[in-house]
Amino acid sequence: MQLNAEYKSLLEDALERSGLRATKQREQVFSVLLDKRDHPTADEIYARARCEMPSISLATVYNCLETLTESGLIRAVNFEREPTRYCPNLTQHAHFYCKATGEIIDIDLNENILSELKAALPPGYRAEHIEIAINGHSN
Amino acid sequence: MQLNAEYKSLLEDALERSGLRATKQREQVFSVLLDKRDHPTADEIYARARCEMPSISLATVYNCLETLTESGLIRAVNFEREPTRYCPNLTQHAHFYCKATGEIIDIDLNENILSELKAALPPGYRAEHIEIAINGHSN
DNA sequence: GCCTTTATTTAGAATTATTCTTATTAATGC
DNA sequence: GCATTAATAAGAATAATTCTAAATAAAGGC
Repeated sequence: MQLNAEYKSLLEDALERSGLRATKQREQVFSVLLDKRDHPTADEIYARARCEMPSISLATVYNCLETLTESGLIRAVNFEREPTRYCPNLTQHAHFYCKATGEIIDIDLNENILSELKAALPPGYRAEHIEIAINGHSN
Repeated sequence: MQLNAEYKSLLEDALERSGLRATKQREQVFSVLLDKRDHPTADEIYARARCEMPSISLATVYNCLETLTESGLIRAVNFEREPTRYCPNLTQHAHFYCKATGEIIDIDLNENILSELKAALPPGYRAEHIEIAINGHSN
């Protein structure tokens, strides 16, 4: 758990804004996500967090992931019916899932694509969140 | 189960191409999806199918949905961790989910948006399927 | 710094959509 | 029409996630 000062205050500020406390467990989970940005599942995050904090429970990992998501610090990513994955990349991006390797990469999106999507909505419909999941192969 | 001739042969041809049989249950499930295009869940499809075919089982509904999806006749739609929903609209489209009403509508996409998305992938990455889920509110 | 209040964590039970298993039933090809 | 093979039915099993209740830890007032 070597959360650098920048991320530590990012975490504290965001939690405080939501009226939540900055706890060691929330710090640990956030740190796991920042350390290796490979879109881990709750189980994988639990395994990694336990290396440094053996007493943390799976339920707490789920709780932390929920509060971090609600505070806008991380993002939950779903692929079909697979376990939810998490990423700390908050820029608007899509996800590419390689069927062969299981690798998941972030695809940066320019503002143009997003506004075209919003423009495709019928009048009176306002987009709040756009999830784009692309799957295929890489070589 | 009043599957018109056009859809009946569409179903039979698609199943035959996949080496599968056209059964009453598969016809029934397909018909339920065509009758009311409101993106029902497996449970809802089960309830509707039972009105006309009381002996159908939930497991069969799941099996039929899987074979219809694999045969390319219907599409599975996922919103976050919610139960999978199904739709018979095979044109490339996104889904809009209204948080207030739960309503789900299809958003037609022009080829332009899709090719821009494909162009955003790094070299060597090929898109096979693109899922776009937009949520927000309507008024 | 200590005490109270309130939030958070823990551990394990509960939930729920979905899949699996096995016996039964129904299509298909001859 | 009969044998073969696929599909269905019913219920058990699975797995990710959520819930529950008791224990613990932060935060603010004194």
